[in-house]
Amino acid sequence: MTAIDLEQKCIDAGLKMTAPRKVILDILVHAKDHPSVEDVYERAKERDASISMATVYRTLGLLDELGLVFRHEFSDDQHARYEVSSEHHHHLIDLESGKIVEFQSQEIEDIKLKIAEELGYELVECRLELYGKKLNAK
Amino acid sequence: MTAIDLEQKCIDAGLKMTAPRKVILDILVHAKDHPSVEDVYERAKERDASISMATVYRTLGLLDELGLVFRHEFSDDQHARYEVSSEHHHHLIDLESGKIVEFQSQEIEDIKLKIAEELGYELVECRLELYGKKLNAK
DNA sequence: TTGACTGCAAATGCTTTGCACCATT
DNA sequence: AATGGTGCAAAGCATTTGCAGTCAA
Repeated sequence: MTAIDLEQKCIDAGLKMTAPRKVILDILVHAKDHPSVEDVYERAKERDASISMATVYRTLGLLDELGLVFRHEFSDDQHARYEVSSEHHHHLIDLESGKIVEFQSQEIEDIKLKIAEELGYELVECRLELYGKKLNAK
Repeated sequence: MTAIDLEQKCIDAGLKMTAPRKVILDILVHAKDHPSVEDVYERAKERDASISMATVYRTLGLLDELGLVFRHEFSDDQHARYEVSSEHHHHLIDLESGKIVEFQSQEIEDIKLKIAEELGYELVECRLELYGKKLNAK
């Protein structure tokens, strides 16, 4: 997903494409990590010092509502972390370094659907996070 | 697990068994839901009006550190929710009623261990939450 | 006795909001 | 022109903490 794609989705959703939003969208699309609101704010200020924290919060909130970003709250730290919605995946958090590894698993997808159905529910969403320590770290 | 069991675990861990703690432990053991700090506080006040919110926070924090309770942060609401640690299980949250259904699955346990190992990690902890809507609600 | 525990109130820290001004459409 | 967006500062809220008094061991 490019920044242009994301901008278009926002426009389609009825949002005005302002300068602060363009900066924030670009930061999100290019982030290789899972930045916190504070992180996004710091990066945004480098490009436009006038951008305020409030705008970052409001923009991330809107994007989350629209489903264009995912908001994570890893039990690791206190801060919410964001990433642009793309292919469905889950996270493994390295308890020592805080590093986040993404993974997918068709097996998990199948089982969670099955479990929800067995319980009498239609699965709408799901959160799976693994927390671990690196093996034979040498 | 009875309140006595839990009290003993706290004593073994070196905690002093005070009146406020006894009340809180009893509330947790008998809770059939997943009470928030506020919930525990409200229930505690019914038995001893002098118990303070700070003590509830401190006690739940200690119990969490000792691994005697689990702290959950469902994406549903803002409040942390607690439950006494017992058999390992996961949760399905009813998006409409907020009801929480517990479930276990050996398949999930096997797969998550396998995934962690494949990624080069020793699994220490894991969070799996399903969010759904009740099927054919009639 | 004494270190741990408690209630209280103040302090924190992340997030939200009211408001007046400004920019996109 | 109209509506939605922005920065700023103040307000909110869940949670934490300093402190002096209290209590379990």
